Amino acid sequence: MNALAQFSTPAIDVTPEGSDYETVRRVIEMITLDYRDQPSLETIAAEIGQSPTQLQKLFTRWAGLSPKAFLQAVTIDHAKRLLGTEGLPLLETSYEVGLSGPGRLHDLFVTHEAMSPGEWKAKGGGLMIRYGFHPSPFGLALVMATDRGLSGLAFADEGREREALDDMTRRWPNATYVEDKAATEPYVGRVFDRSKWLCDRPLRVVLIGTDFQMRVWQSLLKIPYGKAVTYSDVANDIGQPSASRAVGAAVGANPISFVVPCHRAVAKNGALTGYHWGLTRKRAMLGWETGGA
DNA sequence: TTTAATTGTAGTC
DNA sequence: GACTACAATTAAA
Repeated sequence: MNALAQFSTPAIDVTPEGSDYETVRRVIEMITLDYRDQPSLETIAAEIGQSPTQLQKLFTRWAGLSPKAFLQAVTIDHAKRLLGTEGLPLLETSYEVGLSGPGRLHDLFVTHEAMSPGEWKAKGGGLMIRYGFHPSPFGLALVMATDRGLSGLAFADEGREREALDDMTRRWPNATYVEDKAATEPYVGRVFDRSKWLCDRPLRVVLIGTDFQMRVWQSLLKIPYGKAVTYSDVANDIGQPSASRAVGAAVGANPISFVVPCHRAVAKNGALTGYHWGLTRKRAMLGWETGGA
C-alpha cells in the first residue's frame, strides 16, 4: 500500500514537457470534439487560462504545426491521402524477418523477438521486468524492459500512473516487477527523440503475444513513417482478409504502443477510431509525426 | 445511420 | 473443451 500512495500522488509538474502535453491534450480535445462549432483559439485559450499567443506558441513548439494546421492533419481527408498514394506498399514488402531477427522496420531500427504466451509461461515465469515512469511528448510514459529488450510501453495521464501499471502487469501476471528507472530511462530517449531513430544500434524489443497478434504487430512495423493503413489492409497482409475486426482487437492489445505504430492504423473511411490510451493521444501522435516529417 | 457478418481472445462452466 | 461476450471493423441495406 505504500507503493500505492506513492503512485496516487499527483505529480503536478514533473517536467516542463510533461505539463506541456497536458495543455496540448486539452487543446486537441477541444478542437476535435467540438469541430462543429469550431472554438476559436481565443475561446480555447480562455478556457484553459492562457493567452492566445502563448498558447499558439506552446502548441507550435510541441507539434511543429499551428493548431489550425494540426486540426487539418487529423481530418479524414488527410488520412485518406496517407492511405491512397503509392498504391499498396504494405502488401509489396515481404517479410524479410522470421520470427526474430533484425529488420529495418518503419523508421525506427528495431530488432524484435517474438515470444508466444506458452513460451512466456514456461520460460518467463520467473522473468523480471523492470519498469519506470518517464516524461514523454505524449504525457507520462510507462516503460517496461526485460534484459532482452523493451517489452512494454504505455501512457498515463497525470495522477493515473497506477492504472497504467495495472493494465500492463495484468498482461503478464507471472512476471516479477521491479521499479528501476535507471534501467528504463535510456529507452525513452531513444524512442521519443526522432534524431536518434537512425542509429547503428538497433532498438531491441520483445513481443509477447499469440501467433495471430504477432503477425499483426509485425505487419504494423512495416508501415513507414507518416503513412497510414486500414485495418483491412493489415488483415490482407497477414492472409486473412476477413479478419479486420480481429485485427483491430490485436492492434489494441499491442503492448508497445508507439514503437509498434498502432496509431498509424485507421478505419477504412479514413476516420480515426478508438485507441486504448485515448483517442486524443492517437490524434496527437499522428499530428506530431505529420509536423515533424 | 443502422444492421448484420465476422474473427481471435479471454473468461466461464 | 464448448460456449459466450467483446473489440481500434466493414460492407451492405
